[in-house]
Amino acid sequence: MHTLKQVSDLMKAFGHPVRLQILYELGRDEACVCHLEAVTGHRQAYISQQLMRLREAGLVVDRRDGLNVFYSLSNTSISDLLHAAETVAGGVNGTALDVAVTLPTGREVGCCCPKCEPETSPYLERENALTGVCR
Amino acid sequence: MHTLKQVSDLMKAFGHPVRLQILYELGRDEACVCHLEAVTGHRQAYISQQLMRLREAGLVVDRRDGLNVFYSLSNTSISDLLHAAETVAGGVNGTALDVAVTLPTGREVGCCCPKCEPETSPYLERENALTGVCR
DNA sequence: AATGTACATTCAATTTCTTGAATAGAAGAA
DNA sequence: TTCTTCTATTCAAGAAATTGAATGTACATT
Repeated sequence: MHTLKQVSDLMKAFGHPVRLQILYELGRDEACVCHLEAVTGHRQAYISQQLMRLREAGLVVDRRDGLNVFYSLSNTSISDLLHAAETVAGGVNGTALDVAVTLPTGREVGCCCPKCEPETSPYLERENALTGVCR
Repeated sequence: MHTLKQVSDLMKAFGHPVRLQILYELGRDEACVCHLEAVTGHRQAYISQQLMRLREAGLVVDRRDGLNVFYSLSNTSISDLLHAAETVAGGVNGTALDVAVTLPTGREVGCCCPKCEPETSPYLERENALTGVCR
């Protein structure tokens, strides 16, 4: 009776499309906030809000590196849960593998963090910025 | 972007302790409403409300047998998802196997449906009613 | 110290979820 | 048909989640 609430609280954290997208992205590699900003197309404060929820649920951990804060999944079993959810969703509505196709599959979007653009300093001009997210 | 909403809607259906308990119970065997009433300790209308949500999410299917309506999981992969969720919840808060222990493990609670008490008709007196749920 | 960059937090308005109460519907027995 | 049993639905009030806007904080450069 106690753990039912624990599990349901966990599932609630997954029950949001943007949070799901963040978790999928982090399932591929750790990412800074500005990267998630670029990938999801949402404003920074909004992403930070969702990351706060994911942090409170214990699903992500953060690590600061200079100006950037890099987030990653707290546990590899989280990706297993996501995969199981896709299977159920596929079975429920019949579009079995459509989930994996539509979900983010490659890092075609990038930001100006040292991870995405290791050669540029934040204080140099960057005419090759991919998204314009970084200021 | 479309399927992210599908998966998150699915997870929302799991994000409720009573709905989770119902799904766990149905994971062991199909059950009528009055049985779920007995197991969860909630009123009939409340259980029907949660079953409606689960039905809309495509997680359960129903089958009428006389006065009783028996619900069951629409797919076996749903139990896999529940198990994956337990694993994540266990990893998150460190009480790994506590979930499975606390969750309903045996049918010590029964109701008056023909499945729980095959020998009694609904219209015969039943001094051996287990829970008093059935009227 | 002053400024700029990346990120976090708070607040409030809106929307959605939850849940108790009442009622309605379906099917069997008499 | 009438009554009983089991289940479904509707409604409304309260609780919680969502999200835009504004602001606050940490760190780096100069």
